[in-house]
Amino acid sequence: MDVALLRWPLERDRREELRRDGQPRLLLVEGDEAPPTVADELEDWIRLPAADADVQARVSVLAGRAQRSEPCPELDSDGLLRFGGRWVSLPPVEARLMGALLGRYRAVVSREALARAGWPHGSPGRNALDVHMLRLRRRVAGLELAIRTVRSRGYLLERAATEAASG
Amino acid sequence: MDVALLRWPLERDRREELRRDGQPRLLLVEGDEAPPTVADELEDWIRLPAADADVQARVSVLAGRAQRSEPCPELDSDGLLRFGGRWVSLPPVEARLMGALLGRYRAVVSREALARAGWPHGSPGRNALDVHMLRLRRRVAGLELAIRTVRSRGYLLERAATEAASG
DNA sequence: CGCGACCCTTCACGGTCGTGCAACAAGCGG
DNA sequence: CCGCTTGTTGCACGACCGTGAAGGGTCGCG
Repeated sequence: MDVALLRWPLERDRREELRRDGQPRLLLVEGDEAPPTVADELEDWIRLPAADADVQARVSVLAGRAQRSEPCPELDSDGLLRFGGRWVSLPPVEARLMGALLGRYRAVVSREALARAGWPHGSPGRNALDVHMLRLRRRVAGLELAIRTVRSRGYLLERAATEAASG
Repeated sequence: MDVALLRWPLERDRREELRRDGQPRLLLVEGDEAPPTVADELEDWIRLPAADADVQARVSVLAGRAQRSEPCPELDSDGLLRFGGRWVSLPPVEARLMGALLGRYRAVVSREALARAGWPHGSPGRNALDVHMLRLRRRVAGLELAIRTVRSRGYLLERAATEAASG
């Protein structure tokens, strides 16, 4: 993932936008402006003028963190779903559904696949899946995760912040 | 926790020592030295000469991170549970239960495991564990620790402050 | 355009079962 | 006697999970 370079405080809005999207960013602080408060671990800043090597050093640290901090949420064997330092406990059916979603994180999982994952020994009525997806949705919202519907195709799991320009 | 300031590359050895101890540290890079490779998230650097405000900004970010990386409570052989400078005394059964919880700090411990830990020679009736967990809960609340229920799976111990999106 | 078929979301309900909690009783030491 | 620890009972509450039904989009067809 690329590290965004932007001028501070000129591009204040863009910084906010990048932060919401979880993008790593290096703020180039102009002249004698006060240094910004670092919003999260994917943000850093450097005062201009600065040597290229110095900028590169900070960029590569941010890139490394972004690489590491990206990985998908984790579901442990006790049904705890952990993400971003927080966690929720998932009841059995929802834990199995989440397992299927995590197996294809950020890609579409069909209803059939979800039904097989949730009820290995034959699924109940058709509505059961819908209702469980609703409940799962509400649970993972607290972790800033979102389950998106892909009409007539299935569902996918991703970070809540990123707003897909979907279709 | 204080953030250590040290000169780079002059105090190279001290930096290594601090890193091993998990102490936060800010490297002050002299003249035209190459910026160091950041060892972990508790390390940062700034090129001299630098404004006081700039140094302060980086120091406070490091201090914040250090605050967030947390220690684990300790239970000594006399049944004293220590955490965050305070302590409580635990009666025998509850001390054994706490031992099991500490063995898997922040992860789920099943009811069966707790029962075995609390009553090595066979457990009493069905509700004894529930009631003891209740009493343990109230004792450790004073240390800002919380025992969370994970329905149908067990219990886990964590800091009370961290508001998991729990359920 | 209206109409219906589909797909999906959301709510409300009831059955079942795990857990929280107050209260009580027994044992033990000071 | 009092206070602390421990075990027990009984009930209330809420989580979990399936079901039915209302409602809103979207699509194709006449």
